[in-house]
Amino acid sequence: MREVLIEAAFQLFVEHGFERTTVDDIVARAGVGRRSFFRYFPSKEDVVFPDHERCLTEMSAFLATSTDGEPLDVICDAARLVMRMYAANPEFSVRRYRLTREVPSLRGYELSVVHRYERTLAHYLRQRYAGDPNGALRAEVEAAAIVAAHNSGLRTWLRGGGHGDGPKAVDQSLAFVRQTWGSADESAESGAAAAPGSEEDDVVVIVAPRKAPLWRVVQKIEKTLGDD
Amino acid sequence: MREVLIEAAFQLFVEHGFERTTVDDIVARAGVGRRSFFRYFPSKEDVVFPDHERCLTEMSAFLATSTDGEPLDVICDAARLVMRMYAANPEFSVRRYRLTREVPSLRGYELSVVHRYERTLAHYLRQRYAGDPNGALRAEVEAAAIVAAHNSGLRTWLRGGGHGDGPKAVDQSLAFVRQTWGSADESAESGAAAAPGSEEDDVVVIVAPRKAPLWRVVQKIEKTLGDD
DNA sequence: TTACTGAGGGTACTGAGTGCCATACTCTCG
DNA sequence: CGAGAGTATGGCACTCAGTACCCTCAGTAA
Repeated sequence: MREVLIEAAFQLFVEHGFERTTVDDIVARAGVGRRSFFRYFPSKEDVVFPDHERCLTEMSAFLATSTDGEPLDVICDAARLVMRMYAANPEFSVRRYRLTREVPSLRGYELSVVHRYERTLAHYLRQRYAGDPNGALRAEVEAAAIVAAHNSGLRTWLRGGGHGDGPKAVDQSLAFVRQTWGSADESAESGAAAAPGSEEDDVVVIVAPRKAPLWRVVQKIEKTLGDD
Repeated sequence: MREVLIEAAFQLFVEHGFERTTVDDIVARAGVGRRSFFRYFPSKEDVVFPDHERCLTEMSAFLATSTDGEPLDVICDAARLVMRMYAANPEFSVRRYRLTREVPSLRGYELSVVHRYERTLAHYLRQRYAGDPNGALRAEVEAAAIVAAHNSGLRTWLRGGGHGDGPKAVDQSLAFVRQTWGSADESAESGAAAAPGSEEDDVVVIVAPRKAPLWRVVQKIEKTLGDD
C-alpha cells in the first residue's frame, strides 16, 4: 500500500509538479480511498521522504551503541548512514532532489528532516562532552559543521546526477572538517601544543597561554614539530 | 495595519494558543477584513516573525559593503545583527521563543528563516573564498558553524527570559568558533602567523608552515605577543 | 452462528490560502 | 470644482490539506 501510493505520487509529481497534484489525484491513480493516504503518510510532503524516519532511528541506534571512540569520528560515521541511504537508490534520490529544489514546501520539509539529524548528533555529542564547560556549545557547532559538510558532499553528488561516488564525496567533505577542527580543539582542553590533523597538509597549529614564558612556547613548538 | 494585526494575533496566541487561533479570530479582533490579513502576511506563521525579512535585507546590505576584513569576522558581525534585532525587544522575543518552542509549524518556519540567514552568509563566504579549491565547502561549513554558535548563545539568552546580556552571550559563542577554527585556515592562505580573537581570553594561536625555520616561528610569536 | 477486531472506504467538516470583483479613498489633471 | 486614475480595503466564493466520525467487510475466536 505504501509502495503503491509512493509510486503513484511520484508519477504524478513528475507529470504535473508537486503543487498541482492533489491528494485526490494520487489516491485516484493508486486506486485507494483518500482516507487511506493519510493513514500511511501524515502529510502530502511525507510521501516524498518515505525513508528518513527509518534512517533517523537507525542513526539513533548506532549512536546509542557507540559509547567510545573519538566523538567527532563517531558522528561522522553516523552521518555516513544518511549518505548510504541516498546511495542505495541513486535514481530515486536524484528525482527527489530535483523535485525538492523547486518546491518550497518540500524544501521546508527537508529542512526539518535535516534539523532532526542535526539534533540527534548534537544530543550525542552533548553527552560525550558532559564534563566540558563549553561542551554544549561545542556539540552544537560540531554537529552543525558535520551536517553542513555532509550535505555539501551529498549535494555535489546529487547535482552530478548520482553518477559519481557519493560516499567518497561525503568522506572528503567530512575530512575537511576533521582536519581543521578535530585537531584544534584537542589543544583547547589541554592548554598546550597540539599537532595538526594528518594527511597532506603541511601546517602546524600551536596554542599557548598568552603571557606564558617564551621558552615554554618554543619548547612546545619543538616538541610539536618533532613528533611527525 | 501591520502593527494592529500583530498585536491582535499575539494577544490571541497567548490566550488560546497558536493552532486554536484562526485567521478569522485575528481579523475579528483587529477589526479588519480577512482578506487584508493575507495582504500583509503571506501566511499565518509570518505574523509571528514580522521583522526577519527586514533583518535579512539588512544583513545582505551589510555584507555587500564588507569587501575586506577577515571573512569569518565579517560574518560574525553579520550574525550579531540578528542578535541585536532580538535584543531590541526582549519581551517580544521571549514571548515568541516560548511560542515557537511549542508549535511545530512555527518551528518549521523558524528553520526556514535560519536557513536563509545561513545561505546569505555562505553566499558571502563563497565569494570571498573564490580562489580556494575548497572554498565552497569551507563557506558552507563556516556559515553553519557561525549560525549554530550564534543560535546557541541566542537560545541561552532567551531561555534566561531575556534578562542577561544577549549580545555578550553570542559574542562568547562566536569567539569559541573563531578560536578553534578561524586561526587554522588563516595559515592555509597566508602561511604565516595569525592573531587570536580579542577580549579577555588569554590564549594565542600561532600558525606556521611546518618545516619553516624555527627562528621565523619565534619571530612570529614575538610579534604576535607584542601587539596587545 | 455471534461477537470482536482491524484495515480500508466514504462523508462532511474546519481552516489556510487565492482569485476576483466591488467599494472606498486619494491624488492629479483639467 | 469634477472626472479619471491609481491604490488600499472588504467581501465572496473557491480549492485543497487535513481531521473526525462512521460505515463496510474481511478474518477469527468462542
